[in-house]
Amino acid sequence: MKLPESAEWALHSVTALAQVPSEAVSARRLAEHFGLPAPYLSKQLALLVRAGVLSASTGPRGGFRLARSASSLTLLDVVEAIGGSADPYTCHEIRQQGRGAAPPEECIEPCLLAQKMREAYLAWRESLRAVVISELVGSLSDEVVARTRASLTRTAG
Amino acid sequence: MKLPESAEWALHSVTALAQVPSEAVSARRLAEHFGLPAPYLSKQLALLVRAGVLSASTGPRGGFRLARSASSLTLLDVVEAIGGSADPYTCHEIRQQGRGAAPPEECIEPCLLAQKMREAYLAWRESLRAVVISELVGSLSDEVVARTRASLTRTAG
DNA sequence: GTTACATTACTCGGATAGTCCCTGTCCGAGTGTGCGTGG
DNA sequence: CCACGCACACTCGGACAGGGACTATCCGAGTAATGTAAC
Repeated sequence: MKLPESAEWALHSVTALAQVPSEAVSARRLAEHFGLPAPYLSKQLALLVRAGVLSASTGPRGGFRLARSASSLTLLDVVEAIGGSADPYTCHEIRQQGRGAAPPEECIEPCLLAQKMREAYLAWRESLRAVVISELVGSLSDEVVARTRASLTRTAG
Repeated sequence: MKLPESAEWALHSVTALAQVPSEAVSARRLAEHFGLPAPYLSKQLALLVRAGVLSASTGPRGGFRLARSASSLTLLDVVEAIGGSADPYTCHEIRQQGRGAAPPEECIEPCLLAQKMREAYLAWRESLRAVVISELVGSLSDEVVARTRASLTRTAG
């Protein structure tokens, strides 16, 4: 089980944008801030826009900013936007295949294994949903926030 | 985030073997029972042996059986054996890279994002650890268990 | 009847190709800004 | 001084190759049961 590395980029980008609510930040500037390849980061940010986490604006002084308040965004929103939201376990109903196939009337409700795996997945989701971006940013020291703003703000390029 | 399809095979195989404690079941017979490709299933069963979940015996009347009692095996043991145990989120310390790099003295403890993602992962693990194989098998109807035994037992091939 | 042994058939385990998703890259369409010009 | 229009430079969004993991497959080494033959 593996989450794409871009999930880390998306999470850091969102928390960084939450520290700069005044102006939009371009993908290129974010990439320079984190030392990441700009074009691929753009693709991930586009996914966040499509999911309603970020809003994009084109042209000069354009870029990305939070589409909603940081207090209404959770880690789950970001992970879902990247595509890591699918249940890692998918039941292929192999109990209905092969020599030991179960008759369909026994398979009305999902098999126990799928149920238990899904419960674990839901526990993971709820744990992520409990973390709000604003709380995360609020626990950062002023020094860290100041450095982030200095690196991302257009005037201090 | 995706768990390999072989995880499903491993989980079903372990629960099936837990229903046939009397004799060893070969990979070929398990594959026929579930309608799966036998060679690849063998590879997954070998992983379970290496992890100490199953024990293998060669030669005629050989095959696989549980290495420990079904009451001491959990879903987490099986998933770990397949290789789905790694934390899906890996922190690459991008906070120390790029223009906004944080000085090393600020990075003694892992970043908040990695901590929160790890907490969610641990919640997932604990949810899987709480499911014991023997309980799962015990909740099956006698009819289902009888069919499984009939399909896997050597005498009724 | 018992025992030792060679045969035999069956088992697992590791080494070998094919396919899909993630990573990384590029270029084109669209737009808000800023400046120059005219009134 | 102000309004207007234009050129510009900057932005995002989608289309195009490369690599690694999962899926699928094959064959060889090893072993326990078994039938046989000798004692």
